[in-house]
This record gives sequence, C-alpha cells and structure tokens, in this order.
Amino acid sequence: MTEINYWLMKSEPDAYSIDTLKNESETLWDGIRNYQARNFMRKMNKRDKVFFYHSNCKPPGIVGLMEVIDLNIVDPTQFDKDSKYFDPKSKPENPKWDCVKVKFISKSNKILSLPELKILFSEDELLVVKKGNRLSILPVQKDIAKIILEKL
DNA sequence: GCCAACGTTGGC
DNA sequence: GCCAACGTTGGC
Repeated sequence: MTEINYWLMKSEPDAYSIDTLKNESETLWDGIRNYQARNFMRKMNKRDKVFFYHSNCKPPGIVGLMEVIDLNIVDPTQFDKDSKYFDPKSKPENPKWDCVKVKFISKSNKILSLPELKILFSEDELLVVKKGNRLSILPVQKDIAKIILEKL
C-alpha cells in the first residue's frame, strides 16, 4: 500500500483544458521537456492526486482534480517529427522523456485563483504562488493539499 | 567548469 | 508587451 501524494500540474487551457480532460476522461501528460518536472513525474505513484492548474490565462488557478493511473510511459511525442515536442537527441533505445497517464476526477465549481492561493499560502508552502515560477509540475504538501481540497 | 547569451514560461 | 526567473547552449 503506497502512500498517496499530491501534485499540481499546469496546462494552458488553449492547449489542453480541464473540459477537454473531462470529455476524454483520461490522457497522457506528454510534452514535458523540463528535467525537474520529468523527475517529479518519476516520483509519482498510482492513485496520487493531481490538481489541474490553468496557466497563461485569465484568471490562472486550480480548476479541478485528477488521479495518476499509469506510470513510466515513454513519451511518444519525442519521436514524432510532426510534434512540437519532437526531440532529435532522443533515441528509441534510450528515450529521454517519459510521462504519466491521468484520469479526470472532478472539475471544481469555482476556480481557485492564483490571487486566492497567494492569500492562503506562502511561497514556501505552495511554490505555484512564487513569482516567476515556471515549473509545470510541482509537489504539494499533504496539509496544503487538504486545504485546497476543501476549497474546490 | 565558467559564464554570457539566448530561450521559455507565465503573471501582470 | 514587459519582465522576472530560471533552464539551456556553446565558446573558451
């Protein structure tokens, strides 16, 4: 029985939104090209919960909840020449990028906006409230996650 | 290994 | 459109 951990993953709603996930019910979280973000995905376990954060939109904030359902999947987009995530340096015998599969759990009734997150939490508690933070995948401490869950 | 230049993310 | 905060790249 592995422990349930909490994460936050960002996506621009123009590229992939909570509504798209709701329709598709599950998706590969591919296209991650940042080592720190990739390494966080490697630390995930099945059944971990993930807050879905809409970035680069107005207003930015947490819009729903997902669950990790599959791990360590080779990111197919790194070998797809037509994909914007194509990585010519990655070889099939030694793939650089992998990802997880997530499923939709719920869409929140109200967006938990970044300003609200800033009121609730400090930079140290919740990295997403840190100015200029660009990491698209972040761990969320359990006590912080509980507070967020109550607000969704 | 250092570091300057450049690129990207994403809030505002 | 601006800019802060990084990550990446490449010359040396």
